[in-house]
Amino acid sequence: EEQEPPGPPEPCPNPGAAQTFEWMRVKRNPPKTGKTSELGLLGQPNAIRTNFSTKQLTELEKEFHFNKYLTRARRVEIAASLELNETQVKIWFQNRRMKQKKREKEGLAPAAASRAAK
Amino acid sequence: VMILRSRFLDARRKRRNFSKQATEILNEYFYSHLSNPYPSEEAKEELAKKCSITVSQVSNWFGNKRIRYKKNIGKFQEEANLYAAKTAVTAAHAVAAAVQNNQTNSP
DNA sequence: GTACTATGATTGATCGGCAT
DNA sequence: AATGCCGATCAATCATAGTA
Repeated sequence: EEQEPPGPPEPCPNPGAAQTFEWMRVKRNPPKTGKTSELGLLGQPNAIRTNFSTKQLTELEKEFHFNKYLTRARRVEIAASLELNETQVKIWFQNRRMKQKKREKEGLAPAAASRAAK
Repeated sequence: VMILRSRFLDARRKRRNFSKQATEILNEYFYSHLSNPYPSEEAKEELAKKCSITVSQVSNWFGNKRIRYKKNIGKFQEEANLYAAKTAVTAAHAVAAAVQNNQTNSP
């Protein structure tokens, strides 16, 4: 149950002072995308999570229904027509595929679970 | 409001809190693996079964727990000590049983 | 009923690993 | 060497449940 191969210092329980492990210090780099703006000033643009509009999501969803994967050419078109960069479109499709997979998986478990209840 | 709840038709989020015992099991795992609270796929499946929730929900729970824990470690200190003590008792019982077993075997 | 906090779910984007 | 995809995770946010 407890695996700590590379665990040097930490044999004694410390009731009262939970230490800070590495996972607690992990910090993600800010998004490189999103540059909204022409705002001159400094280089760092927004670097904040982009909020896709309903229209953009609708179009992306429509395209996804047509093709689960994008070709470079199609990606360029979509990105241009939706005011997004190619990376955002690429990432959206990637996340969308994962979402699809997750739903398919969860969509079958319930049925099996009810049968298992015998 | 133009920023309309774009996600309006999100009939999805009809959240229900997990049972107290399910939360108990998840917290037990989390605090007993505080140095690396990343359950493997197999561990998630086992936890999901014990808690009567889906594997995705287990993943969501750990994802939220990790982020919220490190965001404010102090706020969880009490909870951490609580579970630390609980697992300590469990470990003590295991040791006691082992000793007992050892004595009756090879003196 | 109202104001605030706790918590499950969603999602754009990042990280590490592997394939092309 | 560069680029795409996958699987897992992060981090911010949404919307609701629970509590005061």
